[in-house]
Amino acid sequence: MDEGGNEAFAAQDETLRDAAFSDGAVRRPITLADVAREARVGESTVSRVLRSHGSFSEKTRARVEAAVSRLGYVPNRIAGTLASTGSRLIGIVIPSLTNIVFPDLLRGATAALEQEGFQSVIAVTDYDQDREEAVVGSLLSWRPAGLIVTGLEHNPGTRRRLVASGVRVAELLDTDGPGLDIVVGYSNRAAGEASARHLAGRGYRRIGYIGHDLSKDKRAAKRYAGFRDGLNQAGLALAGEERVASPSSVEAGRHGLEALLARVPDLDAAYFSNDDMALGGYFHCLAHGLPVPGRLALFGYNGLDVGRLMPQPLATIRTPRVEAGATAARLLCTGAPGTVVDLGFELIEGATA
Amino acid sequence: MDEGGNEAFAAQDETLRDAAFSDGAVRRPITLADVAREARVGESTVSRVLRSHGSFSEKTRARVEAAVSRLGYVPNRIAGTLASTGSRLIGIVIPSLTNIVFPDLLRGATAALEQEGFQSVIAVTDYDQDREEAVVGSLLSWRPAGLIVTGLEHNPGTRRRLVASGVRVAELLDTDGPGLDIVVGYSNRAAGEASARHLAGRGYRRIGYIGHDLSKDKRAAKRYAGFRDGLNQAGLALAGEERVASPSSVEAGRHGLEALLARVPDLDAAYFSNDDMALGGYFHCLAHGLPVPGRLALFGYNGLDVGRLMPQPLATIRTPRVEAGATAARLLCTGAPGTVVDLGFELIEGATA
DNA sequence: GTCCGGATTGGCAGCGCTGCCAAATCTTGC
DNA sequence: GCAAGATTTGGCAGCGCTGCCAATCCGGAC
Repeated sequence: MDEGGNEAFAAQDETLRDAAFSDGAVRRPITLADVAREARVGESTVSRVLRSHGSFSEKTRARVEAAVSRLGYVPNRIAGTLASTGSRLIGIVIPSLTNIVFPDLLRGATAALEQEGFQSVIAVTDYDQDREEAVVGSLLSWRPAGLIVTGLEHNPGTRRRLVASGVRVAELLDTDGPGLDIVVGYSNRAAGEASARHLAGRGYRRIGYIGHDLSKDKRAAKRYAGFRDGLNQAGLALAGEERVASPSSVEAGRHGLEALLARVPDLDAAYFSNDDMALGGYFHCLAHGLPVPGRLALFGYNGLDVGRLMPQPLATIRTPRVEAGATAARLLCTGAPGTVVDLGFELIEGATA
Repeated sequence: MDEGGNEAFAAQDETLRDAAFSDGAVRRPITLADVAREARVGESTVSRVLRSHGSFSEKTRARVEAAVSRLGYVPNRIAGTLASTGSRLIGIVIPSLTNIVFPDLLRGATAALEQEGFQSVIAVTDYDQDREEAVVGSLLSWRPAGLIVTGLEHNPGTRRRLVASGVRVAELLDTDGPGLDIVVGYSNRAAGEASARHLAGRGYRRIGYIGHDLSKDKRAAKRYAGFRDGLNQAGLALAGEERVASPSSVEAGRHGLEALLARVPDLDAAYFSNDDMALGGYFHCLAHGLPVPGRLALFGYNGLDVGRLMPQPLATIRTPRVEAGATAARLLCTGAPGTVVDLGFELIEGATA
């Protein structure tokens, strides 16, 4: 059923656009020199006033501002950046926009950057290290003041470019390994271990893992490794696992749990690579009348809002993603080189385990 | 319970960074002139080779590329943009990063833009038209080749800036009204109406609305208006409504439905301002043992994946958000002025209504 | 009235690249 | 072998702004 779907191309009302040209003049973009002429001051004076930098009289300020608004002048930051030393751009490289955790990170970072007067340029890698190398190169060509990247694992080429460029780099959402400069995040390994300890401590013994493609998502792989270690420390082993060959999603979680239960029917707990997956698992249990956590316990990762609002709140680990973005942004602007900030995580007991 | 949360600041291994300076030379950034000297050709020749623009011999190409890789040259797009006429930047203005629909839009747009060789700069307005005006000004100072904004409603100041700048503008996710230039989306009014027709057609008579703050979210307000019209056309009126004074969320949906049912206990269907809200409503029903749709039917908007995977698939309207982003991006690069594309929407019957 | 120091202002050389044009080099046909 | 044309190449003037420096102005001290 497809409604409202008529492909319609039509010329729009041009009144507004015409109005912009109503003076009949040729639309040469307005430059700082135009403003200077209009205000009868020098170019550098206009520049000083607009940036509130250096000294100028109140009278001059008023004249310049009047000229600016009369002409509708918009400064050209391209030219400004080229002329001055550093840009006010920060590049942000994230693996995906499909999972809400990365928009969360962006949200924290852009809000903090805006406060400091920076603009963010984003690029998405689709969890592909070769694409990461390419987008890092592309971002560096804008001569950013800093770069925020996700994770600690990068191609040799990416590392070389980052280091050679000399720009500040912040690596996010992982502290399990050495970083290039600033590192802000939490230990994914420890999160996996904590999850295992929690489930083992609750008395679950037949624990399975449902995950997505771990070859590209290094942080999920670290949680998985930590989880197995945690089970071993408790004298347990994974009772079974299912890796869905796709990015994480509610669907992958639902089908993954179904597949795993078919192979390992006596599972008593399921650890998911994240909350989306766990929500899918929960839906499977609801749909098939499997009591949670009586018949099967569920445990996620990320602490998304949705988990808190399920009929039974999801047992999970809350990660400070927005804070990580904001912290990284601030440190890029002001922090000492080599600063590492472990923001930690919080285990939420919920009611599904 | 807070683990792994030790705030740790430590100097990182500096080996890599030092390596970059191991030649002992002062790190003056490498410019195109350096490459030209190294390759023993003119600057314009290097420029032509790097942009594959104009003609040059195979031998020259090889020489230049060897010099580039020997020196590790990264072109400076700031300078390139200033020197050439147009930039390869597109500004994207979205109201929020909290709701997955906007990352979806970004995803479509950035993917398409990358193909065309453009980079995107994003800005977030928090659904505030004054902030929109500010971020539009800020984006325009980067002299973008085009701007993607959300919705058709803007401050007079925003409209003036957009028009005066002369950049191409695409307005997204709404076709209910006149646009400035390119418009890509679907009719929110029609979506609301279709939802009402569907519920009425299914025999529901006591239909309520659960929404969020509509004063800022103009598209949700249009759906609401369309929904009321649709009910009227079917000879019905809204049996009650609940507006949660917060952005849309699962939580708002859950609490909103609870509040509405307390006031209007004989409701037989609930229309939510979007799927997140509807999911919250579904969770409320599950938690309180209300049969869906027997006791209460639920209807959402957006067609998120999660709705499809609920034990009973959510009745909703699927909107082509990723496609809208991609289409807008392509039209900005190549489309005729004033192009309006209505991508339509799809009503998904699901099992909750 | 003159001088001094600080506040204010303007001029201009770049920032690194591209676009234009003219110069140099290579082809081709006869 | 040579001219006409095509291909390849280099020089250089900006793009619009900022940073530096010198010039100018002002008020108060002498």
